[in-house]
Amino acid sequence: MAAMPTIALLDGHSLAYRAFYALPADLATSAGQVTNAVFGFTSMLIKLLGDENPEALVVAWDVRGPTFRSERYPEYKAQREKAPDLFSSQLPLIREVLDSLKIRQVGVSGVEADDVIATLATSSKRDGWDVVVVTGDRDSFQLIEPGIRVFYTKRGISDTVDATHHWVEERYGIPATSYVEYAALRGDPSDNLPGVAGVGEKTAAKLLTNYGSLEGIYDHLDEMTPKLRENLEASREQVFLNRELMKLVRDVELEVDDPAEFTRQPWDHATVLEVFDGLAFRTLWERLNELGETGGATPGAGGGEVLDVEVVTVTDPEAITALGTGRMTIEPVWEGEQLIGVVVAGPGEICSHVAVDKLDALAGALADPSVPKVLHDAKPFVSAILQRGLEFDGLEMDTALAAYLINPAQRSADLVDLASRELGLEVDSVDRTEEATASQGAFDFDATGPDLEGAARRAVAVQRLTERLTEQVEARGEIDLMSEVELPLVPILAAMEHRGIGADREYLLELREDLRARLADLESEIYEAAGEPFNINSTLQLREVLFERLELPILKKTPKGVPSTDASVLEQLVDKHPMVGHLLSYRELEKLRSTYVDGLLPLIESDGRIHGRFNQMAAATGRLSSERPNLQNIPIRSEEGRAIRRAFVAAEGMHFVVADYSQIELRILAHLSGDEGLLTAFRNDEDIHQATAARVFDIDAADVTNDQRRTAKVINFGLLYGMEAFGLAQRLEIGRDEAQAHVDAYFKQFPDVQEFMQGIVGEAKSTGYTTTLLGRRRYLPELASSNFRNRQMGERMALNAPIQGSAADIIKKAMVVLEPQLADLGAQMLLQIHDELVLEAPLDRIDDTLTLITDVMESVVELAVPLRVDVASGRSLADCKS
DNA sequence: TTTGTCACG
DNA sequence: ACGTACGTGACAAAC
Repeated sequence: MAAMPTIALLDGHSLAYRAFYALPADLATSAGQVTNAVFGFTSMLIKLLGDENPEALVVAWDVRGPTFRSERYPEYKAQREKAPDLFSSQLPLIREVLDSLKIRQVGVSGVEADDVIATLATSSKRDGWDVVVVTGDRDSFQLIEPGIRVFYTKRGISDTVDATHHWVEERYGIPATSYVEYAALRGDPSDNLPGVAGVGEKTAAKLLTNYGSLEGIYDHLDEMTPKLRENLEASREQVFLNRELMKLVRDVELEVDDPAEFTRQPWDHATVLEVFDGLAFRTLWERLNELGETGGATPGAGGGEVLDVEVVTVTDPEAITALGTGRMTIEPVWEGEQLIGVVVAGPGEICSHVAVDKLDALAGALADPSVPKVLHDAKPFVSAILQRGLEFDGLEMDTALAAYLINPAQRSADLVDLASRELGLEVDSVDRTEEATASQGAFDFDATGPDLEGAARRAVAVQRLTERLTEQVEARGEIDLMSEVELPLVPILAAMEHRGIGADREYLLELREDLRARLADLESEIYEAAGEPFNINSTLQLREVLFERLELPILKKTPKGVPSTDASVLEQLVDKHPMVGHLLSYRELEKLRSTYVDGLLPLIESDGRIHGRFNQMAAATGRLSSERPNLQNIPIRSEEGRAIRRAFVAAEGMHFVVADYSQIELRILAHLSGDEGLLTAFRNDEDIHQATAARVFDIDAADVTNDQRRTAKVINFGLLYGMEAFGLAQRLEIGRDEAQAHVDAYFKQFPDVQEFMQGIVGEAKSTGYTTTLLGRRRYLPELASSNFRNRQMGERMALNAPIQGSAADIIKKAMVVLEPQLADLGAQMLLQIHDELVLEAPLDRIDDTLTLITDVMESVVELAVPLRVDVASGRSLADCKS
C-alpha cells in the first residue's frame, strides 16, 4: 500500500505564544529585537519537518476582528489581556521566516485559526491525506480520529505529545469524538468559559461514558446524586453554550481548500539565509540544512543520489593527451593546499585520474585556449598550475562563478549544495585546510589514499551542472559578463596572487620596535590617568574607566545598548579629559601594530613577497575582496598609517605604477541619472565637490569655502549610499533641520538624481533585483521584508548596488583588456583596490605603462561623462602619490 | 563564535 | 516608534 501523503496544519498564534512564554526574553538580535517567539516557533517547525517530513504544510493565523463566538457570547475571551508588544512585534518576523521557507499561510477574518484548521483537516482527510495538527491548544483534540493526529505542545517548546485517538482514550477515558463535550463540562478558564461546579476530569469522563452525550446526561439527571444533579442543572445553559462555542467549525469558506496547494516548495537558499542571518539563528540554520536542501520535500531526501563512478588512473602519456581533445571538466585532487592530481570527467560516469607528477603530459592541453575547460572554482587550480611552472588558458565555465553571478548573495557557492539543489546528487565536500591534511594523513595513511571516487563524483556533478547553470546565467542576460569579464579574470587574479607584492621585512621589524616603544609610553600615560593599569584593548574595561570612573558623558551606544568607545565618541570627548587623546593615539598605533605589522610579517614568504588572495565571489555587489592579508585596506588616510605603505616595495629594477579612477561612482551616478548638473560638471572636468557646493549654496565656484566643499563632499558620498538628513547631520555635526535644508537644496539643483534614486528603488521592488552597467544582478529580498528597518536597508542597498557594482564591472573589464597588453612591457598587475590598479613595471617602461594603463582604463566603457584616471609611480607604495 | 573597533574604497 | 551610509576583512576580547 502506498503511504498516504501527510499534511501538517499549524496554529501559528498558539505555537508562537507557547514559544514566547517558554523561552527567555533575552534572546535577541544584535539590534535588540527580541526573538524568543520566532526562535521557538522556528525550532518547532524545523523539528516537525525533520520528524514528520510532511508533503504539505500550512500555517493558519487568527485574524483580528469579531468572531461568531464573541458575537454569540460577549464574555468570550473577554478577560484576556492584550498580548504584550514584545510578543506582537515578533509575529511579522515569524511570517517572514515562513515566507522565506515558501510555507503558505492562511487567515480568514472573523474566523479563528482553529476553525480554519478544522476545516482543512476534515477536507484533507476526505481527500486521502494523513493529517497532523500542530498546536498548543487542547480544543483541537476534538478533531482526532484515525488519520488525524494532533501534535500538542504541552509546555515549553520540546515537550510535545503525538495525540492519536488511542492516546485520547487512554488519557481521558473517552473517545476523541466526545472530547468537545468533555471540555464543555469542564469549561475553559482561558476562554472565560465556566464549567460545571464539582465536575472534574473523572466525573466528566464517567458521565460521557455512561450517557454518551450532553443530551444523554441531561436526559438522565434523575439518576445522579442530588449535589451533582443540582450543579448540572445550574450550568445547563452554560454547558450547551460551551459546546457550541468550543465546537470547531469545519466548513469555513476558504480561498484555497485543496491540500495539494499547500505542497512544500523548495526554498531559496540565499533568501532563507538572509532571514536567518538577520535573526542570528545560526544553529537553527544548521539544523535546517541538516534536513536537506529542499527541506526534505524532494523524494529521496537527504542529499540525493550518490553516483556510481569508476575511476581509471591514466599513466600513459598518449592516453593523457587524448584526454585533452574535447572539453575537459576538471576536478582537482588536493592534499591540504597541495595539488596532488586531477580527475577529468567522462565519458558517462567513468572518469580519468591523472596524478600530479604526470600532469606535465597535460601541459599542452591546459595551456591551449582552444581546449575548453570547466571547473568548479578554478582559481586555486590555476594557481597550483602556475606554481608548477605550467600555464593555463581556455576556461570555458566555472560553475562556482556561475552560481555567484546567478545569485551573488550566496558568496562562494558550495558544490555540495549546488549538486544537491540542481541535480539531486550527493557529493562529498573538499576540505583544503591544513588540518585536513594532518588528520587525513594520520587516518588514511597509505591505506586508502586520496578520495578519487569523491573527486570523480564531483567532476561528474560539475559536468552536469555546466549546462544548467549556463542556461540560468543566459536567462538572466549575464552571459557576456560571464564570458567576457568574470571568466577571463580568473587566470588574471591567479597570476596576481602568484606574483605577490614585495614587502620589506627589515623595515617592518624596525617599525614594530618603534611602535612598541610609543605604545608603551601611551600605555603608562593612560594607566596613570586611570589610576591603575587595565587592558586598554578591552572595550569592557575601557568603558568602565571612561564612563564610570571618569564619568565622561555617554554619547553613543553600540547596537547592544552599551556605551560605545569608538573613535567618533573619543574625538568628541577629547577636550573633556587628557586621557582621551592618548587613547586615540593608542588605538591608531595599536591597529597599525597588530593588523599591519604583526599581521603582515608572517605572511611574507621566502621570495620576500606577500601573496594575498583575491576573492571573486565574496561581495554581493560584484566587487573583489582581498584576504590573507587584506591588501585592499592598507592604510593611506593618516600620516602614521602611510608608514605601512613604505613596507611595500617594488622588485629590483622595477617600480610600482598606480592608477585610480577619479570619482568613478559619482560619474556612474551622472551617467545613470542623466542629470544635467552632474553631466556638465564632469564634462567640464570641474572639481565635483566644489561644483556641488556652488550649486547647493547658490554661489560662484570661486567663492566656495573649504567648509562648504567639505559639506558637499559628505553629501556626494552620502548620496551613493542612500543617506538621509539624519546621517548627514551626524557626520557634519550640524542640526537636522540644517542637514535637511542641504539635502533639499541638493535635490532641487540635481532633480534627475532624485528621480533616478526613486526609480531605481521602485524598479528593484518590482523585479526583486538591481542591475549594473554590464547586467550584473543583485537580488534584494529585503525589499519585500515586512520589517520596516530591513526594508529600508534594502532600499539603500538597491540604491548603492548598481553604482558600486557598475564601478566593479568597469575596473574588472579594464583588467581583462589590459592584461594581454602588459606582457610586451614586462609589466604585471599586482593589486586591485576597487577603483585602483597597482602594477609593477620595469624602470625603463614606466612611462609606457602609465600611458597604456590610462588609455585602457579611460576607454574601457563609454559613459555619458568621461572617465578620468590619475596615475603615479614610485619605488614603494608610499611614494606613489600624485 | 560573537562583538566592537577600525583599516580601506 | 524605529533607526538612521554602501561594500569588504582582520584583530582582540569575551562569551
